[in-house]
Amino acid sequence: MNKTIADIAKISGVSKSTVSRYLNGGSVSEATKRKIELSIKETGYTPNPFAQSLKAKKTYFIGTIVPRLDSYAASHSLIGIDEQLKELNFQLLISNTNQQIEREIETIYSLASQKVAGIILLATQITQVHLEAFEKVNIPILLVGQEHPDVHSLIHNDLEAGYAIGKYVLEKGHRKIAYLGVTEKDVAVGVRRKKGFKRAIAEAEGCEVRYFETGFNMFAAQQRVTEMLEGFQPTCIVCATDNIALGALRAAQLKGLSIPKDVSITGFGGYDVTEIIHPGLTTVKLFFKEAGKMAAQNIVKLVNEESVPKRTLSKYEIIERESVDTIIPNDL
Amino acid sequence: MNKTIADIAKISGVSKSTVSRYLNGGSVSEATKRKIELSIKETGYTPNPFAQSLKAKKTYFIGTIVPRLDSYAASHSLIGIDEQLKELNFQLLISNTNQQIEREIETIYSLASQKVAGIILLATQITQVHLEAFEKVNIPILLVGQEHPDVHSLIHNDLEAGYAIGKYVLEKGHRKIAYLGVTEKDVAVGVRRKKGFKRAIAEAEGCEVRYFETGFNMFAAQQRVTEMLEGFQPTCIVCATDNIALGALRAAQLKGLSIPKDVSITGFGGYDVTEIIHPGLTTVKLFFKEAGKMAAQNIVKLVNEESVPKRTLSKYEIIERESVDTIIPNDL
DNA sequence: ACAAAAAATGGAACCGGTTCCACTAAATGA
DNA sequence: TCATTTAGTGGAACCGGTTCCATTTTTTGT
Repeated sequence: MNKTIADIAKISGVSKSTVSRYLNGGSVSEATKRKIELSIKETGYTPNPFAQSLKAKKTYFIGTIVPRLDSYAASHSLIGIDEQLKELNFQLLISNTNQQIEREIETIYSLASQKVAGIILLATQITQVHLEAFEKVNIPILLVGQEHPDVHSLIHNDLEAGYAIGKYVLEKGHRKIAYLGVTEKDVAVGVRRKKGFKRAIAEAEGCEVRYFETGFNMFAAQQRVTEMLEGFQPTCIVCATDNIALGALRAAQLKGLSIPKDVSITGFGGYDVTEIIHPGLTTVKLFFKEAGKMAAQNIVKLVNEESVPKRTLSKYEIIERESVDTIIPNDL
Repeated sequence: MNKTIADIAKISGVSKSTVSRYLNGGSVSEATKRKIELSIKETGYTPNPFAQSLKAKKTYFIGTIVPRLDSYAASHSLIGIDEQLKELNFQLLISNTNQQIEREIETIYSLASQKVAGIILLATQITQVHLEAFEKVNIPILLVGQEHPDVHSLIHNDLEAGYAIGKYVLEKGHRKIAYLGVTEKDVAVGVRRKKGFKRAIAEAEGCEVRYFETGFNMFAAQQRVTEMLEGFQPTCIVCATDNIALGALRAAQLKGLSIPKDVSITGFGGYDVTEIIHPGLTTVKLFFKEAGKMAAQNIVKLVNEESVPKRTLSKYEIIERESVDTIIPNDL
C-alpha cells in the first residue's frame, strides 16, 4: 500500500541513497531529479516520519502541557503556540492534565519518552518535584505564566498590570475596595497581581482595602462575593481573573445591586465574554495568543541551542468598559 | 545518554530479543526477568517509540481536527476525546484549522503522512474534496457534529433537539417568534436544528415565525438582532447557538428591552457562561464531553477493525433558566 | 534414567529511512 | 592532452526496536 523509499528508488532506476539525497537537497543530476520527482508524484510517496526520527534521533514535536483546555487563557495560548510552531515546522502535541498537578509530572516524563524536542508548560505552580523532573528529562523546558530562577520562562507582566489596575480604580475615586484574589501557591496570579495592586494602594491615602481569597471557578467566586457583601460594602471589587469578576458580577446583580452605580467591578484577562455581557467588564487584557507565539519561538530557539533570555515578559492593556463608575469625593 | 535495548541487554547479560520479550510479555524465566527489571530501573530505560512504530507499522496517535480551539464545543469535545483515548492507550494529536476549510484538507493529508492510526474530524461541512481526501488516505475517519452517508459519524441529535426547543417555547405561549440560524452549509446547525424547530411550529396554530441568518460570532449576531428588532418585535428569539443568543441578549438589552419581560431568548449548546450571566439563559444543553468520549471509543474500534454503527447519536437536554417568560394568551 | 515435549534464549533479518565511503564520470586547469 | 577536482551515484552500515527460527536448557512423563 504505502510506498517506501526503496520503491521509489526501484521505479526511478536509482539507489535509495540517491532518492534520499534528492529529498534532502544533496547533489543529484537534473535528469535523475526529474525521474525521481515523477515517481514520487505517481505514487504519492511521503517519507515515514518514524524512520526519519529514528535515524535523526530528534523529532519536531513540541509538547505543551496545559492544566485545562476549556479556559480562555489556555486555548488562546495554544492557538498562538500552534500557529507559530507550524511556521517553524514543528508539530504541537497538547497534553491536558485536568488541573491535577501529579499528572503534570507524569506528563513531563511521558512526553520525554515520546522524545519531544521541547516542552512548554502552562504552569500554575512550580514545586520541587517539577524541578526534579525538568532535571531528569534533560529536554528544553519553557514555563509560561509562572517563573522560576532555574528555568526559562515567559510571564505576563502581572506585577505591573496589578499596579496599573490599582492606579486605575484609585484615579476613578475609589477608596473602599475589595480585592478578590486566589491562593498564593499561584505565584503569578495569587502573589504578583496582588503585590502590584498593593503597591498602587500604598501610594494613595485614606484607603480601606480588604483582601479576600477564592478559587478560579466563577461559581465559587459568586458564592464568596455573596458572603462578603454581607459584611463589607466596597465601592469597587477588583478581581484577580475575569472568571472571578463574572462571579462577582452575578453575585452583586442577584443582590439587587446595580453595576457600576452601586458597585464597580474589574477583571483580569480580557476574555471575549467580558465584552458581550451587560454591563461590559472593565478588565486588564493579557495577550495570550501573542504570548503563545513568543513561547513557541523561545522553545524552538532553546531546542536549537540558541540563547534565550531566562525571562520574557508579555504585555497587558487596560480595557475600559462600563463596569467601573467614577466616584465623586464627598468633600466636593 | 539515552539507553537502548542493546544496552539493557548487555547490562543484564542477555540478548536483545530476550529483553524485547520481557518487555512484551513473551516467555522469560523468573531469574532473567529480575535481572532485566533491575537494569531497566537502574538506567531509567524507556523504549524508543519511533523504533517501535517503525517496525510495527502502526502508531497509537489519533489525530483530531478542530475548526477552532477557543470554543466551548471544541474544547469540551477534546477533553472527552483526550480522556477516553488515554484510557485506551492512544495519544491525541490536535490540529487546529482556524476555521479555514482548505486547511482541513491539508491537515487530513498531513496527519496521514504522520501515520496516525485514525482521524476524528470535528466537522462543519463535508465537501466533495473532503470525501476525496478520506478516500485517498485510507485511514479510519470519524465525523463529529456532521454526518455523511459514506463516513462514520457521531452527531448531536440536532433534529430532535430543535423540535424540543420549538415545543418548549410554544408551550410557554409564544406565537410570535424569531429564529436566528446559520448558513445551511452547516447541515447540523444550519439545517437540522432549524428543521426540528420548524416541525414543532408546524404542529401549532396561529404562529408568526420569521427566520434570520447570521454567523457564529456573537458580535455579528448582536448586529443582526439589532437590525432585526427595527422591523420585527417577536416575543421570543430562538437562537441556533449560545453565542448567537449571547449576542441577541446584548442587542436586546442595549435596546432597553428587559429579558424575559419584553422578549424571551433561548440558546443552543449549554456553555458555562449561559449560567453565570444575568438573566441565566434557557438553552438546549449538548453533552460535548460525553460525545467526545464516544467519538474516541468509536475511532479506536474502527482502528481495531471492530464494527461501529455508521451513525451514533449524542443526547441533549433543555436547561430552564430565566430568559424565557410565560405568555398569557390575550383571550384569557 | 531417558526420550519427548515445553520453555528459554541468542542470532539474524527486517522496518524505512540517512549517511559515510568508495568509485565512476564529467568538468576544470595547466 | 593528461592530471586533478568535482559532481553524481551505489553499496553498506546504522538508528532501536520486533520477530522468526534454530538451538540449548529445563521440565514432564513413563
